[in-house]
Amino acid sequence: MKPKSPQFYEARARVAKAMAHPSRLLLLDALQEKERCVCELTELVGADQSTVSKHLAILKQAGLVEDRKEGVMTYYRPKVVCLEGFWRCIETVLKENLKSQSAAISA
Amino acid sequence: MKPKSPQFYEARARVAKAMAHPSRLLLLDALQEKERCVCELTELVGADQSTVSKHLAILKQAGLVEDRKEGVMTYYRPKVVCLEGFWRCIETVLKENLKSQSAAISA
DNA sequence: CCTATTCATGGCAACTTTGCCATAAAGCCA
DNA sequence: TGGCTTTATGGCAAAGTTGCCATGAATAGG
Repeated sequence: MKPKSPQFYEARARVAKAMAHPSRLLLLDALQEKERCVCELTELVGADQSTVSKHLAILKQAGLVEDRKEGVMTYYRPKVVCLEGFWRCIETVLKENLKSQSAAISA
Repeated sequence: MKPKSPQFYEARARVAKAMAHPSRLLLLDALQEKERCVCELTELVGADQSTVSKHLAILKQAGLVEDRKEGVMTYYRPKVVCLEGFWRCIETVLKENLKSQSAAISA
């Protein structure tokens, strides 16, 4: 393995950290489908508007979403197509882990 | 979008959190190549052995790696193949973001 | 203009994560 | 057995994250 700089892994960690919260994963999932305003996303998440606004700022800062202002509204949309496939892969693997575990228990 | 339970996103967040640290990303990257013992990984990361051991426990708990004891050594190896492709995709997108940003600045 | 709506930000307390130290458990070998 | 190596765990202080409140800025509509 070619050794990579600490900065390299810090850059990756910034992206992973942005994903490391249930509400932000819900936001990413909701945006996958279509562009939405903060008011709609606030409704969806069920937290304070200021909390959701901060979550969105974190996702934007990580480069995972982008925004567009229209009058008094801000619409957010995904900027990255990597997430769906990643989670599909992760969930397949974790499900198989569970299966072989429970097989091992009942054996 | 079919609404998903909080538990669904918490499960995803557990995986994302495990990835959300530069040292753990370095560990995952090093293991991608081949199985390694804790002593070698400790060397690589350059932190205290107990710190590395805890990082590895977090990765194992998330289902991203598994371990195998051989005498006094513990060898860790990846359990998931989703990471390389995911990071390649993320890095491509972020690099393009940078490019269009600097184009916008110089324009 | 005044008010309502939408969104972002500062502040702060509660909680979580991190990393080192000390220490313990377990295998190896003389 | 005794000492050495390898790994895991408890403890704790420092640092980071989270969420709500209060508030501010900007637009839209009477």
